[in-house]
Formats: sequence, structure tokens, C-alpha cells
Amino acid sequence: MLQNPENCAVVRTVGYIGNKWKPIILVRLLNGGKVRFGKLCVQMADISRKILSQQLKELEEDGLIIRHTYMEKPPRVEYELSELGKTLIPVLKAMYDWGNHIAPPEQRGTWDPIVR
Amino acid sequence: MLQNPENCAVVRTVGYIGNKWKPIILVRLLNGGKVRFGKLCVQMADISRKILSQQLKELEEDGLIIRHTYMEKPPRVEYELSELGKTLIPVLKAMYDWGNHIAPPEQRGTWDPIVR
DNA sequence: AATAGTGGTAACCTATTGGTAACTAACAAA
DNA sequence: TTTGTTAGTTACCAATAGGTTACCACTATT
Repeated sequence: MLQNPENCAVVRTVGYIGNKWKPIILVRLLNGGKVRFGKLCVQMADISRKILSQQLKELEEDGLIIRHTYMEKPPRVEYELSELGKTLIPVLKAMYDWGNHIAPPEQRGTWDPIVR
Repeated sequence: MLQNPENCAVVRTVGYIGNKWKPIILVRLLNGGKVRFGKLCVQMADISRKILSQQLKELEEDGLIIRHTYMEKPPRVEYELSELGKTLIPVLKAMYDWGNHIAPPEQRGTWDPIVR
């Protein structure tokens, strides 16, 4: 609660998604079903493969996403929001709305994810 | 918008508050008016004075908080949410709610800031 | 035979974050 | 006279985050 800073719920949330990449990765997974590693890589041009796979691993360990591996050659790996991950949607939406709110009008977008 | 990752509103938001300390500092400023540096320091036991003053400076540069200095000895400095900072309340509340939602029941709190 | 495609990992490097201790100025209290 | 007080800053160092490049395994294609 607000009166007990050392045990604040915001601290807990920050522990899960309080860094540069995780909210952005999660938003990429809102647009429906499973997304391949390579597609994420292309969509997020600024992130390196190493950091992306590292962040995906942490998100999976934290139970926010699910990793599907297919025993094919060349390999195929897909990522998907977990049920717990979906509970973050209000947080991601609030972040999206605020970013939109402070953006110059010509850079504004709309929130229309497929996952609800 | 979700279709233009390189220009996503979430990226913008993360640029302002996507780190370990800023959301936590901002939440400390929701409980009404101006708060002294020393009080913030005590409330957030885990942050060092150096990092706290650094983060406060960035928040001020980004226009999210206002810094009031009084020409007294010993010095007095107080921090306050700006109007722009107050527009972040829905984001902070969503983060708070999610952290609360995943917390064990005995660690849950209530959201009752004085600033609205 | 060489190349492309996939989802990584390893080695290496830089940049940012964070921590500690010492120092400042000016006044008040002991 | 010494100490305490406040909100820092500076110097120095360690730890973490993030980035770059190269490489792998295996198959299909050229």
C-alpha cells in the first residue's frame, strides 16, 4: 500500500516489466497468437538478437509468455502471451495511451490489439 | 500505433518511466503536495542519495515533477508532481493494481493517493 | 559444392547504473 | 569549539545492462 513503500505493489510490477524492452515485447504479442522469434526481431529493429532472446527467456521464467519449440530444421520457435501475461493488458494500454497523449498529433496511433 | 513498432507509443512511455526507480518515486509524490528530498530518501530505503537525486533531476528535465528550492541554511528542497506528471496517474494506478493482483493476499494494499 | 534460412549461444566490449566516502555552505545548538 | 543539519556534488570503483561479431546445427535450395 502507499503507506508501506518497502512493500509497494508498484515495486512488484516494476520487477516484472520495469525495463527498456519488456513492455515493448509484450505489446508485440498482443496482435494475436504466436509470433516467431525472427518476426519479433524484424519488428523491433533496434533490439539485438541476444537481448531479445534474453528478455524472452526472463519473460517466460516469470510466466508472462509461453515458448513453443518445434523440432524442425531449420528450427521454429514461437512466443505467445500467457494468461498471466494477458492480465498485464491494462498496464500496457495505460502506457500506450499516455505515450499517445504526449505524442505530436501526426504520430498518434490507435490501440487495436487482437488479444483481449 | 501497433502496426508501426518503431514509432510505438509504448516506446515513448518507456523512455520516460521505463526504469527501476521512476515509477516508484512518482508514486511517493502522489500522497499530496511537496515532499522533501530527505523524506523521499527515508521512504525509499533501498535507493542511494546519489541515484535519487539523479532520477529526480531527470524527472524534472522531462517535466514530470517540479523542484522547489528555498534559500535557507541548511538547504530545503521540495519536489512535487507537475500537471504533466499527474497525467501519469492512470499508468501508475494500472501498475499498482497489477502488482496488487499478483501479490499474496496478506501483502495487498489499497490505492488511496491524495493527488487526483 | 556453396549458400540461405532459423534460433540461438559465446566471447568480447562499452555504457549505464549503482554504491561508498569525503566534501561543501551556513547556521544553530551543545 | 565542536557537532549536527540539509541537499547535494565529486571521485572512485563494482556490477549490470546492452551491443557486436562470429559461430553452430541441420536442411533445402541453387
